Amino acid sequence: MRYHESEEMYLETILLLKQKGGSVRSIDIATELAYSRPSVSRAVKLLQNNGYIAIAKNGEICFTQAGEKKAREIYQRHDIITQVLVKLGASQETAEENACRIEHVISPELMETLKEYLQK
Amino acid sequence: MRYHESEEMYLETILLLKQKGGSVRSIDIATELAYSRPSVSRAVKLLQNNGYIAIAKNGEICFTQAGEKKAREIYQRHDIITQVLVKLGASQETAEENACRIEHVISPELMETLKEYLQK
DNA sequence: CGATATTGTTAGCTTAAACTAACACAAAAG
DNA sequence: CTTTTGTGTTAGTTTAAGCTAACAATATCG
Repeated sequence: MRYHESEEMYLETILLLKQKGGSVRSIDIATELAYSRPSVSRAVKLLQNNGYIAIAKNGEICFTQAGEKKAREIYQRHDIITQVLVKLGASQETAEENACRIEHVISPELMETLKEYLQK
Repeated sequence: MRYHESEEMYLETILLLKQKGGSVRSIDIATELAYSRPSVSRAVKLLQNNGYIAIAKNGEICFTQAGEKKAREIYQRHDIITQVLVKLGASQETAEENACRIEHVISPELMETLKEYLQK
C-alpha cells in the first residue's frame, strides 16, 4: 500500500460502520476488514495520535472534526468513482470493488473532472 | 505500494526506456525513476529471479518472453486508462499521471469494460 | 599505463503495515 | 463469586521496498 493508504481505509471503515451500526469499537473494524485485533489496535492508536479519532472509556471510537471531514471526503471519492465506473458500463460490484482501490490514488483535479462528468 | 506494484513499475519503465532509447541498463532505470542504484540493483535481481528479464555481460537488460508480455500488458492498461480519462474531460497531463497509479490497481474485468467504452 | 569516473553490488538501516503468541482486564454466565 | 468469554494491548516477527555507506569492477581520459 502507498503512504497512508491504510489510514484512509480505516477512516472509511469507521464511517461505514457508524452509518450502518451505531457504536464502533476496535473489534468491529477488525471483523469488517478481517484484520487481527493487534493490527487494528495499533492503527487505531495512530489515528488517535494523528488527531482523527478519540477513544471513549468503553472503547467506543469517535471522530474528531478533522477525522469526520477526512472520512467523508474519502467516502465521497469512493461514491463518485463508483458512479462513474457504472456509467462507463461496469457492473455495480466491479465498480465498487475497483473504486475501493482507486479512491486512494486519484488526484484532486481528476476528482473534480469526474464530478463534472457526472453532472452532465 | 501494494503487492508487486513496484515490479510493474520497473517492467513498465524498462519498456519505456527501450522504446525511446535502445539499450537499457540499471543506471537508466535509476535515473528515470529517481531511485538509488542499490534499490534498482535489488529490483532488477528480483525481476531476473522471477523470469522477466535477463542481464547481458555488459549490463544490458533484456526482456524474456514472459517479461515482455507482462510489460506490454501494463503499458496497454496505462494507455487505455489515459484515453478514458481524457475522454471524461481530464487534461492529458492529469490523465497520464493518474493512469500511472490506477494501472496497478484496476481489475481485468474493469479493463475490458474500459476497452469497450473506448470503442463506441 | 595509471588516475579518475561510472556502474553495479553488498551489507545493513528504515518504515509501513500486516501477523502470532501471550497477557490483562472487564463483562457475562453459571 | 468464580469461571468463561470477549476485547484490547504488548512484544516481537515478517515482507516489501525504499535508503546510505562502502566497496568492487569496469571504462575513459590524460
